[in-house]
Amino acid sequence: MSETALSFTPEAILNRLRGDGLRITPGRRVILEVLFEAGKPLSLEEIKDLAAARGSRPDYATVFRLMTLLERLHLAHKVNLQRSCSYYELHDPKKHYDHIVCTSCGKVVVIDIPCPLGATEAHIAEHYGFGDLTHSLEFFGRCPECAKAA
Amino acid sequence: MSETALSFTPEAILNRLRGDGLRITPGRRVILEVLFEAGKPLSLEEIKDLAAARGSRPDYATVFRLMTLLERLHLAHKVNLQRSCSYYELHDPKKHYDHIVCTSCGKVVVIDIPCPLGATEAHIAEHYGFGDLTHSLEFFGRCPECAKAA
DNA sequence: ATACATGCAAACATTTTGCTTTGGC
DNA sequence: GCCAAAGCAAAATGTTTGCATGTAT
Repeated sequence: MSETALSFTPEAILNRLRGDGLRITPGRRVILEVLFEAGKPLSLEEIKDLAAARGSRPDYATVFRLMTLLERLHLAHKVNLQRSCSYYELHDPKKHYDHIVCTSCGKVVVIDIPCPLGATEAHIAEHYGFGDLTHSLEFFGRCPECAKAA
Repeated sequence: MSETALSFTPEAILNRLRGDGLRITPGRRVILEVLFEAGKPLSLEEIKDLAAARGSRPDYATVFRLMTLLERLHLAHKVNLQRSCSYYELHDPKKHYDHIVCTSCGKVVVIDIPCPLGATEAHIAEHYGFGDLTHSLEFFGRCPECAKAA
């Protein structure tokens, strides 16, 4: 498990880019580190600011283009947090990404559970005829801290 | 049960608004009919156009404000179809709304199955401490027609 | 040297607001 | 008549693109 986890690192992603004839730059390395260490979805603005805190100063468009590129390569994806902008996180093809969002403080937690929708996807394939299914699943509720405060 | 199903109609929603001191207008009635009969999520633009096709000509802002109002009253909600704008549908509190989106032609189907996430929500409450859970679930795949065409 | 990556600014799309007029009650 | 709703226009927000310059390979 830890070996699998370690194979999907910023360096590994950079190497994958190089394999496609794309380039490794210091700015890209920082952005990937930021995403990797955050462990939760980040907005383009947040990525930019966190990179800045590490001494890189990527333009917003640069962050946008890198995330768009990673998305196209299936190395990252957008997450719908029902806010006014998009959030992104790295996407290890071996992992499953569902989220819980606190409706009170906005905290986001990535849920680490086996996907509970296998049977449902089979049902959909059979009854609705849709194939090649993926899904996007977000839970919204009140986190323990906010529950206590209220 | 059929009474229950029929209780969530455009007229019923309008009456609910009146109960809150808000007003029933011909334009609102048309928009609600459009949403009710579509039976799938619509963008603000689509709502506006479909209303126009019925002789009403609501301003975009009018549609926006009505949908925002309905959202606040929990009579409608936004759906994330992973597109550049928001989609809305009426929300009968007695029903469950999950969706399948065709990644090829964009067709959207509302899935009519019992929610498969009850056990998961219990698990989340227990292991992550989040309460008052709701969720948003969309499936993406290829519809039968697009599969045939390919 | 050759592309790809970046920064900057501008264009775009969508959402949201302010204000005046209209119209439901 | 009072106050909410609608229409219109402008502002605000977030996303995307064009182009000149910088830089990895």
